[in-house]
Amino acid sequence: MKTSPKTQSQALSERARLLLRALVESYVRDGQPVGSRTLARTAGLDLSPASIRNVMADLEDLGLVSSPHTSAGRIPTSLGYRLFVDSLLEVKPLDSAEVRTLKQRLTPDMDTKALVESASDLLSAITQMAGMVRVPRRDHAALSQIEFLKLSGRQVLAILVMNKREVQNRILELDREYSHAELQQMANYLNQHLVGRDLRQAREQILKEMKAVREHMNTLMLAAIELGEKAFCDDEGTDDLVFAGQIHLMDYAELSSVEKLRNLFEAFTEKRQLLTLLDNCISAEGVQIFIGQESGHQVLDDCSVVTAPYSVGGRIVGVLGVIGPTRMAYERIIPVVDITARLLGAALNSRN
Amino acid sequence: MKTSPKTQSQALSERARLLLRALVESYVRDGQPVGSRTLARTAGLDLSPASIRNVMADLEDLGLVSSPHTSAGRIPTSLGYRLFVDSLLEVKPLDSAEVRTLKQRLTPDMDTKALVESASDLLSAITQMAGMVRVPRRDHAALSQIEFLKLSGRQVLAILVMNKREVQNRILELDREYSHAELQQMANYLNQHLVGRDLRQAREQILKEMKAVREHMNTLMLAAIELGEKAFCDDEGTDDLVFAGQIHLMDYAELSSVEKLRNLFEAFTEKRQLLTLLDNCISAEGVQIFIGQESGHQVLDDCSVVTAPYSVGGRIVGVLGVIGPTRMAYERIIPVVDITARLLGAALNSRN
DNA sequence: CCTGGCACTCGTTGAGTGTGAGTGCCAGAC
DNA sequence: GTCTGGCACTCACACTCAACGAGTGCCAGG
Repeated sequence: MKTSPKTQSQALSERARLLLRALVESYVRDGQPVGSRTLARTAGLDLSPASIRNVMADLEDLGLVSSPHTSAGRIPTSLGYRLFVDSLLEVKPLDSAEVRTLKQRLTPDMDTKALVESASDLLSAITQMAGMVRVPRRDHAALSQIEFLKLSGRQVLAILVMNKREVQNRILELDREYSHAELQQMANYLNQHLVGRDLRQAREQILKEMKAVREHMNTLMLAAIELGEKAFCDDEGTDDLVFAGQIHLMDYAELSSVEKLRNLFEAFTEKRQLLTLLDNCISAEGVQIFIGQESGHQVLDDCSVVTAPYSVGGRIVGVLGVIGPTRMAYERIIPVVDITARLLGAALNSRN
Repeated sequence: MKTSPKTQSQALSERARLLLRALVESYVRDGQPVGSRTLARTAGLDLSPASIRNVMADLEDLGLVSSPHTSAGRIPTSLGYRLFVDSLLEVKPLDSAEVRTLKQRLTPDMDTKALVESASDLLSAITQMAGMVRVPRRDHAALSQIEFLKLSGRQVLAILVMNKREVQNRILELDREYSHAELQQMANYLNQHLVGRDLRQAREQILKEMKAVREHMNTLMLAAIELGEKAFCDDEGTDDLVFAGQIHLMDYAELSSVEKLRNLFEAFTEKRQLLTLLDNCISAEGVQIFIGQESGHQVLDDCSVVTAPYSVGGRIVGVLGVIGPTRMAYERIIPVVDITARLLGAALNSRN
């Protein structure tokens, strides 16, 4: 591998950086491999195409660009995009009209489901790519009320109110029939002991009490505890992922083989792969970007994923993001995802 | 247009019918235009290709088949499929293994949402096409219980239990704060007067009472009525449509232009067109089939839709169906849709 | 170190050609 | 009359071939 000693030693010359940047910008705009002539015109460097060709050869040796075939221009590789995103890109501030729409559509008076769906819709509408939102984790939501309602026979409806607003229902099958009064008493008992705690804490508390007081307590309280345990245990529904605008992906030439689209849409229905990808982002704070193969999932080889976590009360509760072709306008997408995450968090937060 | 006088007068000769049937079957199986030679071999009619060509010319004049170009075989037109479906097709009884799966996956212990999703999944899995289910109308569901739960300040959570099993929540914003006791009283009043009626009847009843007793009634009852009115009014969520297995449509050659797929998937996210189509089927009883343009929606020009309504307690509450290419194995699909509708209805019915 | 020039590569386009599947029609057989 | 073999014809598809053009790599001279 012969590379000029220069590029090897001092990483990348200023000129090379400028050209790479111009190349990425041009390719992202037009979707066509970029030749030395075009680059000479657009980069503003006053160099001849021939000189530019030399630099391009270096960039190619470094694995930052590649040519689809001998007589085509160059296109950025994943590595090239990565370098561009990490150190060449200038993030554009978001269009104020877009910020306005975002604020209008993410207001505290909406319920969680509506907010999540709206965020997903907005992401896809603004970016013209697929938007997705990991629904907020509920295990830190504070229990504000618990009630039991007798249905028929041994069936009881448990109603959990979280954060004073969100309601969850669970139908429980009990070991015997309880009267209205008994259920009322049990609810009172649980409310006294658990209100204000989050679901996890509530469960722990319940388990503790179960052990501690098993003997010197009347059976009704014991039943109440068991009932609470049942009501809290099943945590389903919380690990869901909401998509919007997958159709947009059909409009990008680089994805438009039916084969690729099929795999992508399969991933959207499967959800599993994308869930694990997003769940890895929940720890890292701020915008994260996966370019091409970086995501580690084959389906996404031709795609980039831009994500950002959102938080309520300073605690990260979910992640959102967009999926599009690697050839995307990162400088525009990044702030969109960033702001959307902030606004979604804010809306969720200021609802209490 | 010269057509042999015979075919004109007696509609369609037995021979022509046999050949059309063989042609449709062969085309559905292989997806290739069918030539006279193949037809001579498969139709079991002991005729030479030349004779068959004569019949085919007649069929083409009648608009039942057409050739994509001069030197290709014939393929059925929508009209051809229509004739086939109406009078040539022999419905296959459903594979017993499939019936078993259907029964196992549509059991009365599932809640409405799970049943609907399961039915949709099953339709798509068995047919290898897209399945859809119109969620059951709720306006005939009998109200079994209504409760109010005080949240914070003027916010009240209304809980409606329908059919002893299904739970609906609504958060209401009231004009003033009510005490627990007051809410309890109001709930009692409403329960006394409304339990057993369906939502529509309940609303009517409420409106009647509002007029009748406005004066000689204590204000609390009046408030209760108003509260009930609020709780019943918003009927959202009920006109929804659940899809499954849209991906399968990507596997059919006749739909595999990205353009067509895009339009189809747009219709799936839009839902509106399909909703109107399905809502038209809710009156007709039994399996309905829309072949190609018959649906009246351009997106579905290359598709056929097979639907069947399902009912609970003898009353039709929804419609389900599949979407696939016009070239589908109708004799197999029709019973699948039919049985699935029956089993879904049965499962919903025997839950009480 | 830059640049003009030149040979070269390779995808794309369009024209030309052969092949095969299938047709329509006609004349003769049953 | 009805059926059928035969024949000329059509047309999509695959293939080849040449021209074209965009772009490259490399070299020699400023």
